[in-house]
Amino acid sequence: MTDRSAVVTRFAPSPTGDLHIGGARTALFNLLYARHTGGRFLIRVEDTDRERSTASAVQAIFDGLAWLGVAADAEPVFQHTRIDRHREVVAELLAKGRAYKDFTIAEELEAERAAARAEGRVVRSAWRDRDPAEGGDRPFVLRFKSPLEGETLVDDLVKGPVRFQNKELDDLVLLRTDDTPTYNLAVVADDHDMGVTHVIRGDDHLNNAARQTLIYQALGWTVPAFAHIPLIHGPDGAKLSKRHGAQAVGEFAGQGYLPEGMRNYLARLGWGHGDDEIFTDAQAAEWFDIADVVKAPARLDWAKLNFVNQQYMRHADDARLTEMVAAVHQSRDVTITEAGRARLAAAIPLVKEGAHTTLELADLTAFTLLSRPVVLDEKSRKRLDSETLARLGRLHDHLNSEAQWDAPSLEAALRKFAEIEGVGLGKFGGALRSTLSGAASAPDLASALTALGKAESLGRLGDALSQPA
RNA sequence: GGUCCCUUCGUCUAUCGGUUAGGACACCAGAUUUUCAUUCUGGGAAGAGGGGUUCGACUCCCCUAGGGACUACCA
Repeated sequence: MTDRSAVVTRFAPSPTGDLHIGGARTALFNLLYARHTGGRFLIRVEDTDRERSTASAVQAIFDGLAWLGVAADAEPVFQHTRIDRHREVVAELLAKGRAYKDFTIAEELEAERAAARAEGRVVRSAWRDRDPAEGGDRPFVLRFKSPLEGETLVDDLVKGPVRFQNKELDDLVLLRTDDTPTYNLAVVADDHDMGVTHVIRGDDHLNNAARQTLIYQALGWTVPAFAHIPLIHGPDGAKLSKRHGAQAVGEFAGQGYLPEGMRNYLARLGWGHGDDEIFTDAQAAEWFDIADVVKAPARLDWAKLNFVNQQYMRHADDARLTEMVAAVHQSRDVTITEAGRARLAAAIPLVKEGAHTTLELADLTAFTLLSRPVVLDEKSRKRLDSETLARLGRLHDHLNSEAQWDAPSLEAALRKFAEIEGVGLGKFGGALRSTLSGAASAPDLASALTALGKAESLGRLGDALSQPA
């Protein structure tokens, strides 16, 4: 016998496409609530529609969840494998007189739908009260026999008590003509059998909750607690779609966001804990409560996502970032030699403070992978007049005599050189930058020199000196 | 059309009848600075509208407006 008091949550995606961030956030909330209560978090793939469900979509969802770091406490359940159980439940409903065979043909149904809409009422099948024997051997669906009177209360943990007049609730199809179960029947049966205590899902299901509640009651089952969380909208307030930049978690990964940054950002969308903005997974689990979930839909804000991700970039392990950034460079067809990789690794800790994403970090470190001689753009070339070149020649010798090749020492060396020359750093700083990184962006000079190393730095500087003016 | 949900700065949110309505991102200004960035300081910025209830409403109730979901033999 399982412990009835323990919380069991679940994420139940339908495998018809990629994992959207809305779904990812729903999964995260389910996980956090399970962690918060010491309960269990399960995953169930809602694939009763065999036509629309694809293996690649199932994989895409699992990949998305894995990347985000949202793992279930048990092997995922595939809804289509439970079809016999679903039929059994429908048979029980039929035996109890809470379901009926509906022989209505498509045209009749359509006419009834039009009539119902015109009269402002819900669709009702004529077969609700007819003798099924009259249907003969024609094809039929099995519908739930919804009560015509009274009201059904969905005591939602997020929205509060929501009342539905039963006459507004139509008779759901439970079993299709081909004897396969529909979503509304399958969720109820599966959530019950899996011992789900808290159904946390998108609020597009709030209306279904009433009808599902009726099915639970007809079966004499305990109705789980419902928590319908608002959807995530695009920056313009409209439903999130392709034109907003990204919607699948895989796209965010591709745009250089860290999974931990994504988790933090997503957790703050529709939920808050006082003034806390950046927090650990452990803190999120400790603080997360459905009672604190916001009722209104939240908009995706790229600027804030960037900020949050930047915070995580700073604390991310340098070796890991080097790995990720190297992959970005490779995807941009930049060849990375062994020496180049070392320069890249050296540059990462020096520039990562200013990067919001690994893509930006790749931009900031691109100068380390330039091949010699560094190509100068027009603006850089103009800076190198004869006076400046002469000065850079003396700087080359000055740096060559530098024994300590680290940022503090180089910083001091550059200032010393400026002092010797009797000019400000600005007099040759820009020119030196050009010889080191061309048109590519680079960090402050001391850091750039440090990342490149003595040999490469002096080599690039020398290249510029020997280039025809 | 019907049913249901939602509505605090541009955005994410705090407030759970009594606050100069707080924080964060973004934005603007200034400081730092060899580019960009970082960092620091300061600033502007909100209770959709209208009725109630109350000594007192962002907070409770009603109406309106504006968004959204559902209304499939999809999930």
